[in-house]
Amino acid sequence: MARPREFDEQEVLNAALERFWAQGFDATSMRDLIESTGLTAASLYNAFGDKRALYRKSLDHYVQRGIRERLARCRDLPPRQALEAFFQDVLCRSLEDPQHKGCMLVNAALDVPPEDTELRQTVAEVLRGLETFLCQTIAAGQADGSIRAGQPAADMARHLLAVLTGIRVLARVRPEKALLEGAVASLQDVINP
Amino acid sequence: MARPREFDEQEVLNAALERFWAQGFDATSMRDLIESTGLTAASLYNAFGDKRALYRKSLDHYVQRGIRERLARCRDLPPRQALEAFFQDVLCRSLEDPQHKGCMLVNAALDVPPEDTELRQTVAEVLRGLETFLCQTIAAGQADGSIRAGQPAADMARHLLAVLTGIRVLARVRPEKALLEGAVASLQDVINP
DNA sequence: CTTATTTTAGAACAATCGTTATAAAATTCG
DNA sequence: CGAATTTTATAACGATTGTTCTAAAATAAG
Repeated sequence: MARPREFDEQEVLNAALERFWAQGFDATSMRDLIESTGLTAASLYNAFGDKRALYRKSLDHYVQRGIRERLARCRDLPPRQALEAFFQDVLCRSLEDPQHKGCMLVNAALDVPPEDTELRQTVAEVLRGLETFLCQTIAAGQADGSIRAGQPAADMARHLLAVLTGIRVLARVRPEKALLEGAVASLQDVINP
Repeated sequence: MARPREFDEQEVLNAALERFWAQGFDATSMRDLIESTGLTAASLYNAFGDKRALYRKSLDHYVQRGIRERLARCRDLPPRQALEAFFQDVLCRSLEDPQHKGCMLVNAALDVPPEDTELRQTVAEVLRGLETFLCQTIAAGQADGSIRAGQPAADMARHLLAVLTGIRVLARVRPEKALLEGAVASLQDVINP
């Protein structure tokens, strides 16, 4: 019927994602996105809608690529190792981050304007997903004795979620090895049986 | 010599702070600040410099009023109570926050453009101040036996700093009592002797 | 080939951005 | 009072914002 697209939707989303990730929503202009994606304003609007919609789709893409897949990989490990691998991974990502972009999801949590309920719900849901992953892993570890059972798994998961989030924020301003490793080292007292 | 100012510098800073706090740097326009402070563009530029300078002074004002004074109040308590009061306070502030503004310092950590080294250093230094407060308090508690000595005080302080930061971020997107209280509840396993 | 439909390219839009120029109003010192 | 000086108020500046319009290019179906 009509002329086919010259671009790959996923690649464009990746390019937009990278720019939003590095600069945040407000600081990224439509012209930045045009430059990064290589296509024109009309094409962007035609394919993705307005700026906010493009941001949302970029964030979804990031969550899928950068979080969901990682969780899936951890689920194959025994609970204790899953937790350790997970936090080791957070450490690596935070330290090998020359631009100090941090985690796009955590950035989004503060980047979102308070009145944008929809986007906030999206971020909240992903965080809830992380929390239930942690909770299930902890509960499994408590069942097999590899993780301390002094506290309810739900509370421990919330604690770990806070540590995870905090590290991602701290790393943006103070990307110091000692700081980040110290923050997770004391986790031993929480999870050791 | 000349006409005196019609405004109180501190009050203006408070008004600007409130706006920056609620909306962030980028999303706050000079016209917003004119509206909130009640004075004109020329007066603002004359008294405080450009927008970034005004933001920095607002943040300094916030740190002085909202953090330094609180730390000073905690220093008078015995170490264990100081920590508990501190985190209880964080919980209160996060839950009694109808606008979900969070902590302006934490917001600033992600709000700051990555190239603005100066402002980033400022934020980093305040965070370092928090860390040394926590570290000294923990060390004192370890000395008098009220706080567990299993981990070095420095690492525990880093852990607590991450929890603190994380809570402030989580509260903006998920201001749920159970989540925030659960995150601090598991701190017992870290600090209990 | 023609027609229909969609994507392109690039200019153009009004609105808003941070900032400054201009001149009137207000005060202290001589 | 008059001179000097600073703060006010208002309007305006060019630049950039997100978004859309116009027309040319390109393909699939008839």
